[in-house]
Amino acid sequence: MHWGNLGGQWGVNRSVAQIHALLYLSDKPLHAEVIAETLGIARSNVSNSLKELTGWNLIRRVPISGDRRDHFVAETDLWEMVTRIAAGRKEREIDPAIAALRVCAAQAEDDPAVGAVARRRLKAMLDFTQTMEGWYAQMLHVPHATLAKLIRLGSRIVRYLPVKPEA
Amino acid sequence: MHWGNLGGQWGVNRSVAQIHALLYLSDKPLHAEVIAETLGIARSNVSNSLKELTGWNLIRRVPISGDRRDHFVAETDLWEMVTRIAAGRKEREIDPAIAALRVCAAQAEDDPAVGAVARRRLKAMLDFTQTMEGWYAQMLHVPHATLAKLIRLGSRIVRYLPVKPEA
DNA sequence: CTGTTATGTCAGAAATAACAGACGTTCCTG
DNA sequence: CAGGAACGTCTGTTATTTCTGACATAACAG
Repeated sequence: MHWGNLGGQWGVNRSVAQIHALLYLSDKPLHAEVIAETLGIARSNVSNSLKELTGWNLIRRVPISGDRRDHFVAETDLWEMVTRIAAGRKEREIDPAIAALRVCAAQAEDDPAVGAVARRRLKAMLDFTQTMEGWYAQMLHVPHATLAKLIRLGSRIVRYLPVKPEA
Repeated sequence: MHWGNLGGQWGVNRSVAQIHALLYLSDKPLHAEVIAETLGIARSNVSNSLKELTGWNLIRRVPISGDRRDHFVAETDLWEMVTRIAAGRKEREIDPAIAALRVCAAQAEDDPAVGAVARRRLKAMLDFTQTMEGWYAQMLHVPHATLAKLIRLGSRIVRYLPVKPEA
């Protein structure tokens, strides 16, 4: 239930988040009808939600021999889970946003009606976003175990920095 | 406009995001009425949105001498901006979620009706979340300039780590 | 081929969120 | 103290999202 509500605040609808939570906690693959009655929502809703979760790569179909129904399991590795969510959000939202920002910044460059300050801020935003995007792209290729170590290091990471790297 | 739409997908309503964008690009403090007519929305809506943005610490009131109206400016340092957004989201959403998760995990511990797998997964989720929370808390105290260096390093950071840090 | 079971699709109902306009309050001015 | 200006709040309306139930399609069994 909590997972469902939380989802709502992040632009994921409640049913989708609830189904995800249910599958995450389930020790065996579930099919649509069981999910629908467990959560008390319509099967059609489950069907659509499962499709969305599949689109995010957070669940996958598993065949159960002797049962025609589609069964689903959730990815249970949490690092993998956040990686996939991040990948989805980036692709659907961040990338188009950067593209739009690039267009804005370029147009502002030529438009005398746009003040110097606005131009500068657009540029700053674009630079920042692109820096973050680059960081993300690189971190994506770091193995999860290494990432976990980095995270656990916390701010002690700073100690290992070369002194004043490239000023 | 783009900023506004993007906001919608992240649980921030359009007006709020649009006003934020407008203030971010403006070179001078603006008051409610100017914002309302610029964006074509009702002043009451602007009033509420300004309150919300203030609650997130993304804008602040600045007094203009000889003018009774409240004028607002946005935080323009992008590092500061993301820090504040992160702080707000954590406080309002992540912290309650962790609290709920803790309760769930604790109850599951004593409840024989909860399977071993579900118990284990709840525990894993809680551990993961707490690890991330700890990391966030530490990173919060790292100066922006240092953070920026870390980000620009990207995955090259791995090179500087002591080999196999604490296994 | 026919009946059965599962899944997908769609239109409209229900719920929720966003918004505008009216009203009330406060604060300032003369 | 009266008048005016800015701001906040509240209520009803509009728009959007979410969800459901009915129907359509596909896969399979006998």
